[in-house]
Amino acid sequence: MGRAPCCDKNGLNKGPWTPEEDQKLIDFIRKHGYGNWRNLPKNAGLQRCGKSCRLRWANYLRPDIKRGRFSFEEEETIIQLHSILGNKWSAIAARLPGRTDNEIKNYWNTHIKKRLLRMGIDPVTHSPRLDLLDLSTVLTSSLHNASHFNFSRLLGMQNIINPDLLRLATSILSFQSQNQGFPLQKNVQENHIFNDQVQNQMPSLVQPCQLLQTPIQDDQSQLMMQSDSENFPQNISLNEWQCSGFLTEDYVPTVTNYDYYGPSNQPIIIDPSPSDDQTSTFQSNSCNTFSFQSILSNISTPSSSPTPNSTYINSSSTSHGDERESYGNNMLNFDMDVNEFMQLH
DNA sequence: AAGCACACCAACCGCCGTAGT
DNA sequence: GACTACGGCGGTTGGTGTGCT
Repeated sequence: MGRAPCCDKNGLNKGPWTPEEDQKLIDFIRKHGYGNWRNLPKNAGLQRCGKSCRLRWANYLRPDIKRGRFSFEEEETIIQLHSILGNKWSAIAARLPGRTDNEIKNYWNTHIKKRLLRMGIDPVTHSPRLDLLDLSTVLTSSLHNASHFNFSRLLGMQNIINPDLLRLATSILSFQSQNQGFPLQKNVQENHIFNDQVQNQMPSLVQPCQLLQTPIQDDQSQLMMQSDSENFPQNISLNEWQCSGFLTEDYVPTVTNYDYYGPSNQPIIIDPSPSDDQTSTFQSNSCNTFSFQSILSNISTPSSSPTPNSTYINSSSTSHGDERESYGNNMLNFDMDVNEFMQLH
């Protein structure tokens, strides 16, 4: 025999809360506190399920909830934490005072996720999306018949293709040629598995975020170097790809380099040239060198977002003229370049 | 003005780990 | 130990508002 049911769902209210219901819940919790959600509705005179009361309190009525737009700092923090924690909204919310997991989840799904996609960044892995160019298909087929793959043709497209993407593609290709069967990254878990494989196969490359001079010696990479030794890294390694720029400082959101708030008239892609900048402490989830200090500093930064609203608000504070949406627009330019590339070939 | 499409978000749904019976 | 509710969490839905044609 188990516990008695928490509530008889028959006859209970559902849907949006009324101001009267909110007031009852607030008054009751002010007097008695919360804790036993099962009995709370009955004691508070509410025709609601305890679960519904808990959600309403946690997501809306709590006095310490910060409402209004997410500040720039908050958004950066969310992106960084999501790259580490994934969809652990409660864990992310715990690091954003005044924000609820539901609010963060909604904001992620409606704003951040779309922006990352527009920028060609996979919102799950926080890595660049090769499928934008469908290069994965090109590269995969090339691996099966590498001798027929026209590198020079691909390299000749630098004026059309985003150079970062092209460089990433070539680096992947060079790695794949050394590690046949290596799957393109699909999700974080696979990435971890992949890292294990890398550590096993290339122990000299596992020092996080350290540029290692490991020459590529296979035919493909030699061909690549011959084709354009100036514009492409001659000793690109997976470690370099993951930790020193291709996936992190260039593409993955960082405090210092994730320049998607940049001037709208500037290219959104950041200069991919190798940087010795050691101030960027954030790395992808594949590199366990993330500094939480940056996040903590962000959290401690007072938000600039306004916090109006009453306790009963079903009206949206949405501003459809979100000027920050524009920072992904440059990616559209890139999309157009991709289309041109596809038409040409 | 009407109709449609899209964006936003509060609330619900279902699952899971924990704990009471 | 088995059963089952509770509390919490993440995913999804549906109502509402806004913009465009």
